[in-house]
Amino acid sequence: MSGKRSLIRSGTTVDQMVRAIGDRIVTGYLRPGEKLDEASLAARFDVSRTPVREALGQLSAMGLVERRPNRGAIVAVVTQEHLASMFESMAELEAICARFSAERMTSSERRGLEIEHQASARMVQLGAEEDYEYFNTEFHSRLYRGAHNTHIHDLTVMTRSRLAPFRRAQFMLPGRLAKSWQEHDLIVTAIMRGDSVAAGKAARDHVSIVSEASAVFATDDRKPIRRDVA
Amino acid sequence: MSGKRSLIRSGTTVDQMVRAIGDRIVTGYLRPGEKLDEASLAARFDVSRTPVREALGQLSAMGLVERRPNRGAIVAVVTQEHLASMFESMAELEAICARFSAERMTSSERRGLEIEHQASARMVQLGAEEDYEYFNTEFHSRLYRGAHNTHIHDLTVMTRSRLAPFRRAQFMLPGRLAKSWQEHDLIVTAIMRGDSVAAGKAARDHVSIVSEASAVFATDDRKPIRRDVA
DNA sequence: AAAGCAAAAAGTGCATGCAATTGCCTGTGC
DNA sequence: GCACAGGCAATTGCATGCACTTTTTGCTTT
Repeated sequence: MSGKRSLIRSGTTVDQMVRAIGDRIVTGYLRPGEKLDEASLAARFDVSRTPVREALGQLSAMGLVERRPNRGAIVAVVTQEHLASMFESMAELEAICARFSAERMTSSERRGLEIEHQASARMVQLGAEEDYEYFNTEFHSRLYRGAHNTHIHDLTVMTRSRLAPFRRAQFMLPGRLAKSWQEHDLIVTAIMRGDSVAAGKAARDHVSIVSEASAVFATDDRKPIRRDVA
Repeated sequence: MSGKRSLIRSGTTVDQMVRAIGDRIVTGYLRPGEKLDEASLAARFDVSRTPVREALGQLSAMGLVERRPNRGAIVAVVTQEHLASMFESMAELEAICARFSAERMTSSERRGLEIEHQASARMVQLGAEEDYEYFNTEFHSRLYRGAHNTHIHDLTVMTRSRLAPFRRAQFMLPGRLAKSWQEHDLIVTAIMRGDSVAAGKAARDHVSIVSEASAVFATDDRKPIRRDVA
């Protein structure tokens, strides 16, 4: 390789590219529909086209990019319908995680969830959206891990990343923070009681509400597609 | 490219390789743990190493192969624990599909399911395992499609392929055919009634039973790993 | 001026080559 | 006889080059 690939994490070059490009898609820095030019990406990250190509292939297998033979790759475009199907799936997956968590979390996991959840209440009072988002992510991760099922965990995390670009703006909605916390509270309470049915239902409702909030932004996001690569 | 890559389906070479290698893994022709040598695979399919590498990358992203940097790729080895988690996930996913199917299938989809299901009864009488397996696959596919949720459909199909190597031998168990049919019957009946709760439960139970049957073979499969590539 | 066509430009797909890493094998010291 | 170091063969990882496909551009024709 010619230069140094600074500031990116370790692993093989291909792995780094998968993460680098994947992050930019998930965080919305690369917009759905945006063209992913192999040469430009290679130049941008100072590697040859080969690892870029492999990375695009893997991202395509993950559903983050779309590849038309001989016609290049673009950031995956999701239709309203597919978006809805992903949110619905997400609700079901979270419901499963919550249900299993209520049944299977160890007492230390339960304690951790409760503590973290209470800590996040402070972020709500402060209206610290950025910080709350951190706690929110952590909260859901705990739920996924608490299900003690690696495959469900993987499916859920995967679906969540694909939805990420459409969920980011949700906390801009006024009062969303407090509402989210209350919904989390329902889930936590049910899990602490070991009430799997209630936990599942609360988690499903939680996602459904997020879904509705996000749908607004999904439609709005349709307009701007162009932007410099990476 | 040097020669002709006969009898494989169309698409780019990489796609063909993904399917070719993926099929061999899913059908159990390549066993978990088996080493996937890039050069050998390239020679076997008469292509260069590049498309093989890309294919392995994608299969790795799908979870069908494992890749250790600089140490080559092997067919993904699943632990008993992970296998159990996949079966459990499968049960939940099928339950969701059945539940949604009960609520959403069009009348023509319901009719199709019923007809196909009745047709498969004949295979049971004849003890035609191969043929029944075809109907079985078709039955489940109808369930996944009937959910009218593309993402759940994708997740389910994906999970099902990863489980395929462990499910193949199940119908060898005596009386399994008839039992499977009866379980299908419960699902169909519930769907025809539009009883989503019953459909979900029946589907979950169905997978659980298959899971138990397969677990036996999973452990037995542990011994032989070596076999000629492709 | 619009439509059609052809040639060029751009970009993807694959093959090949070389550097780098790993695992094995041999040889030496204890 | 065993452990470890060094070197060698095998294999992976990446870069580069060329062929083929698609898209664009500029000209011709109506």
